[in-house]
Amino acid sequence: MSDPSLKPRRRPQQERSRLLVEAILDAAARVLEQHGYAHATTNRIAERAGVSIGSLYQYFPSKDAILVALVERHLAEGAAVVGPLLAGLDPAAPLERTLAELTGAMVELHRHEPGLHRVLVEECPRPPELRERLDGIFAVAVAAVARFLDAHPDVRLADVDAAARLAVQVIESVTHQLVVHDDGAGVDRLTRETVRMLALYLQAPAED
Amino acid sequence: MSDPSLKPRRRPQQERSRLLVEAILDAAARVLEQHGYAHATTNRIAERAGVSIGSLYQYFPSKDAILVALVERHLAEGAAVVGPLLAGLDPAAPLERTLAELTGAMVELHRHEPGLHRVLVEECPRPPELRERLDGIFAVAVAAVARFLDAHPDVRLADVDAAARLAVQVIESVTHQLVVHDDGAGVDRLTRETVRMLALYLQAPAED
Amino acid sequence: MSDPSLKPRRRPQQERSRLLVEAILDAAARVLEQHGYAHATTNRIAERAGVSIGSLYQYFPSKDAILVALVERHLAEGAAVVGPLLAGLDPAAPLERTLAELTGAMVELHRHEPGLHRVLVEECPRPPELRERLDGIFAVAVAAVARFLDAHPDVRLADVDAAARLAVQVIESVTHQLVVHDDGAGVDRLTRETVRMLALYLQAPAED
Amino acid sequence: MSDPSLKPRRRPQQERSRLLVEAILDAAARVLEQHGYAHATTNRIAERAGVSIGSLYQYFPSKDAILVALVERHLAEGAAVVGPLLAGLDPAAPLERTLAELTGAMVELHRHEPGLHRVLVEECPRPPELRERLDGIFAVAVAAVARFLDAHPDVRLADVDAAARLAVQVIESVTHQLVVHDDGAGVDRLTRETVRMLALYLQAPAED
DNA sequence: GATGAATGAGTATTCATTCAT
DNA sequence: GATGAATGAATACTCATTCAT
Repeated sequence: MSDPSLKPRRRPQQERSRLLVEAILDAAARVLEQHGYAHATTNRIAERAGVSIGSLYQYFPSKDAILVALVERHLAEGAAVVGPLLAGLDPAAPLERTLAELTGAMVELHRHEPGLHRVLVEECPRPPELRERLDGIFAVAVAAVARFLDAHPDVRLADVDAAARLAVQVIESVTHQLVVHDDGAGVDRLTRETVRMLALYLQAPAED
Repeated sequence: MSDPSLKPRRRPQQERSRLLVEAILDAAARVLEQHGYAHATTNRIAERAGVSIGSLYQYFPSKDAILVALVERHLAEGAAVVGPLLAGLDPAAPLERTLAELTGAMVELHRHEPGLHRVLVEECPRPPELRERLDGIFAVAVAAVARFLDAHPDVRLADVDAAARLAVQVIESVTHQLVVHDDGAGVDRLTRETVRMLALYLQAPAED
Repeated sequence: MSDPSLKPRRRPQQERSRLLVEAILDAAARVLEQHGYAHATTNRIAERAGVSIGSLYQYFPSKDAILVALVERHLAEGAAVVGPLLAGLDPAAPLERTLAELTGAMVELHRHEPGLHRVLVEECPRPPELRERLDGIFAVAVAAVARFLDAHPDVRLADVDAAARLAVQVIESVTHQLVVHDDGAGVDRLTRETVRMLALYLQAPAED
Repeated sequence: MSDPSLKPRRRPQQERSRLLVEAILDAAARVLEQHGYAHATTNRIAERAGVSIGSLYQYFPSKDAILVALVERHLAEGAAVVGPLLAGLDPAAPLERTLAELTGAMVELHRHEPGLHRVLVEECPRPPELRERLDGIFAVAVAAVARFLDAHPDVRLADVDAAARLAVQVIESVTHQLVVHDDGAGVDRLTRETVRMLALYLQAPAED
């Protein structure tokens, strides 16, 4: 029951098409960054991509479909980096190092194109479909972290699920916040403190 | 040099006017919640408020001015609750209790109108003015918390400023996240864990 | 279950509005006549009506809605002329005179704006709604004529219903044909012959 | 001075080409029937024909050229059936039988693909060229019928030309009407009555 | 000849904002 | 002050047609 006007029109299977789609998404990213969602017109995006407006609509049935695809691409990039990390979470490794890796990866992921991310996060309409997608990813990450914590010898938490959820959310929120308030200097300091905080919390002796 | 088109046109000094402004803001809240920012038209808001579009523009010079006023109202509510708490932070009080109070107050604040807050947080363009305003409030809160931590006997942090910033941000982000993903049951659990995490972190022995 | 995008948006109850709607319909008629359906753009119609495009859309939700309204107006004019005639069909009156009156009225009705009628008849999409409306009018006319024939002393037809249907259709088709092929000269001659033909047919002695 | 963009681009002399043209016309017929003229896009027609849009334009220089060709095909079918009938009109034959043959042939011709004919008759723009073509055919038919009536012993009309024109038009209009309002049962009855009416009219004693 | 990706002029429609009443 | 009809710039999107492969 997903809105067909948000799905890409044709799977770009040929190399040529894939390049076109990429060009459109790149252009969309830059136009969004510059003009904000409201003034990011489809014609402007097409022009920026060096593509006719007609071609744009050959691949995307609507403006919002471009947006969704852009977010999807961002998510895919994220999955490519964080996915393996989550899959390879090793309970034998020191907790703090693992946390540092996860957090570092996330921060790295958002360091490029902070302006775009701001627009994506703050201004773009989120069709329910996209919202579910985001929630799904969140849930997957929480599950992986929970499993990891469960198996980790240094972790003695009463409520592992809540802890996992909190950890994932803290990492995500700190990451986004850093993007938006990119006062440069603070990034490393804040990243380090975040990791320390999570490590302390997750390794704390169980409450009695 | 603040944009005049974002300020309410007249201080509603007369009772009647104040009611009108409230009615418009209430209507805007409900329309935003239902239709999202992009489809929240001024005409719809006026209609919902039982006010002519002309009257609406008597009080608000632009659509975004309504948005800003709505956020301001939310901030004012927050300031009324959290402001005194921040002003009265007592280094003699147990750290965890203080954190619980702050977090609890924030959660309480967002429990009403979660749908509205989602739109406000996720979809609404933030005019620079509003962004500064939000940043300002954030800075004030961070400063107050930093002062509190500095004076608190149980706190032995190397980087109090970073810690304060992290603490404030975690509270804010958890709060908003809870609002957006209101799966009811988890709220209390997650709130408690958040407080515990912060307490552990802030009271941790200094690194050497 | 009628398509809302084809109905006028607001009943023009105030004099001012009625004039506006009339102006738009007049403009639409002239633009259709000049440019044909395909090139009759809403902007052109609005401009011709001396009205902003926004105002046009305040009264008509879509281009086709204007078209439908135009046809409706034509039908209303027709009803105003032919309706009383049908209602007042007098079986005591000479058959041929009655037929002449009906045919004459129809011809008269189409003599103005033949160009418009050509476009309306030949080029315009007919939403099912409009088609039903036309069929309904046709049926009403047939019923009235059938009643008239039934009661007329000079009529001795075996199949009055078929005859009525044929008569109405012949009058309508001749009328439209005359409009389209307006070679001027022929109109009166053809009208007269049509009446004669129908009179002969309807008054013919019954078949045995 | 006929518009070159309305003529088929190449006489399909090769078998393969002729099949392609036929396939396109068949597809056009079905698409027109389903979607109406306005929404019958060339791409849809090509797709339905199992032909690339490029190939379609190899045979037809424009969308309207397809339409014209489609009507031409219909006219050719008609000419094949009605042409011989008109050519062989025999003044020695009973008038009513001749009329029945003509009418019957026309009805038969339109019984297939009524939906297509509706669109063709009601919604399709008629380029001047096509209009002339239709008028020409009409004129030829009228001339043949006039000659026939002139020579027929039972016909004593004062204005044979007007009568011929009326007769041809009545047959054509009844035919089309029957197609559009195909309530099945009525077809035969109405056909018979039409023939009877025309016979009575054409054989009527001259007015003095 | 066939293909179908690419083109881009052209159009319907929306919605923030104004202003005559 | 209140009203809501009028405004029109701005924009998403279509579809007949071309042309490189």
